[in-house]
Formats: sequence, C-alpha cells, structure tokens
Amino acid sequence: MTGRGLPVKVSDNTLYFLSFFGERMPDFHPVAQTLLDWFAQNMRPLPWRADYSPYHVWISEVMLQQTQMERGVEYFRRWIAALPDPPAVATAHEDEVLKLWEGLGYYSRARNLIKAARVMVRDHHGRVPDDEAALRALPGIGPYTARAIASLAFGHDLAVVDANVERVFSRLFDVDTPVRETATKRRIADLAQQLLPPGRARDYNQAVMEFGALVCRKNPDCGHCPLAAHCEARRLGIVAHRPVPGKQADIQHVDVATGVVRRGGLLFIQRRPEDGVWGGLWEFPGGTVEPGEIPEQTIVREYMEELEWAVAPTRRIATIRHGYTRFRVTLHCFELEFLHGDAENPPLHEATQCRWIPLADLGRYALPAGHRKLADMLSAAEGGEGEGEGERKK
DNA sequence: TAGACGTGGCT
DNA sequence: TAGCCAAGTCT
Repeated sequence: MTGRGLPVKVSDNTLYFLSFFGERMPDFHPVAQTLLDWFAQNMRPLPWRADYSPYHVWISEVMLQQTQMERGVEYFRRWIAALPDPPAVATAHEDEVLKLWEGLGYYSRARNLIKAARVMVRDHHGRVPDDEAALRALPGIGPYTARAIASLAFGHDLAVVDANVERVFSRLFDVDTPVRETATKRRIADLAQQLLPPGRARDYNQAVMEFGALVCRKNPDCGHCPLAAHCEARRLGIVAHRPVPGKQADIQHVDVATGVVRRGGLLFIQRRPEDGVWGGLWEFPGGTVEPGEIPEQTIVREYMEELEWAVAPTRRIATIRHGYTRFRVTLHCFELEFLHGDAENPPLHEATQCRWIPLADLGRYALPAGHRKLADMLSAAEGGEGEGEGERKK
C-alpha cells in the first residue's frame, strides 16, 4: 500500500515497516491509511474544524445528532455568536436557547446543553471536561458524543460509532447481522477501534464518517471508492444489503387542528410543558382530530379542554402538512373568535405559560415547524413584517 | 430494549 | 406522493 519498505510486524493496529535508515517507522492498516489520505483530500471546510476547541466540538456534535451536516452549519455559527462559551450557555434563558435551536428538532438536545453547561461551570471550571467518563456523565452526551469530543478535541485514541461508521464497516467486513442489535454494534465498535491509527483519532474518526457521508452512502458511489478492493460486500455483490436494517417503525397519519385567537390586535400563544414533544416551545393551542370529528369541532373542544374558553372558528387559514418522528401531520389551521372565558388568566391545562402578543413579536418565539409555517403565513398576510422564518433576535 | 423524540431533503 | 434517512440520547 505504501511502497515504503518491508512489513516486519503486525501489532495491534499498526504495521511496522523498515525505513531506508533501518528504523522502525509506524504505518497504519491499509484501510485506515487510505481513509486518512482520502480525508486529507476531500474533507469539507467546516467552522468547527478551524481549531477543534472543545466547546465548538461539543456544540457541533450535539447539533449534528440525527441531523445532516449542511443543515447544522448555519445554526452553529449563530449559536457560537450568541453563546461563545459554556458559562454563556449556563446562564442563558431557555427561551433564547430554544429560539437558537428552532427548526433543528429534538429540542431536548438544546435543553440538555444548558444542563450540561451548568455542570461544567459547577464541576469543571466552566470548561468541557477532557475525559470520556466525565463527558459521558453530562446530560445529552451519550457514547458517541463522549468519544467524539474526547478524540476530536482532546486527541484521545477512541473510535466513534455512528450511522456512517456502521454502514462503512458493515460493507467492508460484511457484517451480516442487524446493526440495531447490541452485539452488532459491539462488533463494529471493536473493528473501528482495532483499525484506529494511534495518535490520529481526530482525523481517522472524521475520515470514516465523512467517507460514509460522501462516498459510502446509502446509495454508494462504488465506482469512485478508494476502498473498493478491500470491500467484502462489494466482492460478494451485496453492497445494497449492508448494513442489515432493523425493524422500521411504521408511519402514522394524523389530523391536527390548531387555531389563532385575536383580541385587541394581539394574538394568543402558550408554552408547552418541558417534557414530551416540543418541550418548552410556544404554540397556538390545538390537538388531534378524534374519530368522528371534523377539525372545526376539534378546535372548539381543544380550546375548552386546554383553556376553558369558548371559541368559534370564523375562517380556515391554511392546511399545512409536515412530519415529526413517526407521524405525518395534516395541520388544519383556523382563525377563531373568542366568545367567553378568562382571557387574561386562563387555567393552563396543557401549558406552563401564556401570552397575548403582537403579530410582529411572533418571530421572537421558538415554535414547532408546523406552527412556524402558520405564523409566517399570518405575518405575510399582514404586509410582510416578520416574514420568512421569523425575525432573529438582534 | 424498544419506543419517543423533529425536521427537511432526497428518491 | 410516500418512504427513507441523518455526526444519537434517554427512559
């Protein structure tokens, strides 16, 4: 592979070659070396690759959980500009943090960043801790992220396993058991760790993931693959069947009704409970259309159940389709007339706070994606102020 | 351990 | 259009 002398020993992950001067020079497993070379030529420029500061690596890794890299970049820049270090996160208001996260999904990640930052301030001098165990103990940091931070930011020789790594090694070594199973995960973790070139964990881990994202994709680009000669799945002609998938949760279709109440030029929003879906985000009240109901009936029932308000739908604003986790949602949106109830201090049965706000202020609040679309339609209808994805906080 | 937890892009 | 999927974690 290297053309550099004779292999004299295979030890752990390292092949030793004799140099021209007779010294033992470390070289790496051909697969690892190929990945390192490929990465050096093909890595995408990313903001957190500028200096690999532990704080930047932590934020980027959490942002990228279950998220495509391109989508994370702009969120990352905005986050770092607003909250430059762990103490800033520790003292930030949750509403500000959720607004920075709006649209990324899995909002417990954002809430956990605050919790973890507070632990860093309390126990780690306001810094990201540098060992795997301490990282693993922080909220929102699991086995992947702990090893990613330890290797990328601190240079520890720890291999990471994410969906890319599972796909790449499943194909290279023809792993024929479902990747969801614990035993399979352990086998892939062992393979990744065995191939890790000592001292090169930062580049190696990113190389495998980047290679999985750009070449060894779900629909792989085997024609341009530098590892084709090493790939067992390719030799067997079963690349499309690796990795072996687990059971898929089936998609459920649901109809949801929501409605906007206006009163004296203000509109009503409420804040969702911390636990559960969209925890801590703001929304227009509403809920699932039950069997036998039409959406107009649902929204009347929901306002009575959630706020003990009587309302009447006056206009259908829009029908918005979006998805979340395993649901496909059709969101029926209504303009509502407030009939009676305690407008100023309603009992909150499905919320922790509520507010009457001007339409122009809607952009300051973190809303679920479906409600953000509705909010933007309302803003656009009223002359375009606060249009787009909502104004960002200055 | 399996299910909950979001979203937008791609096929 | 509908299904699949992405630098996972928590319970």
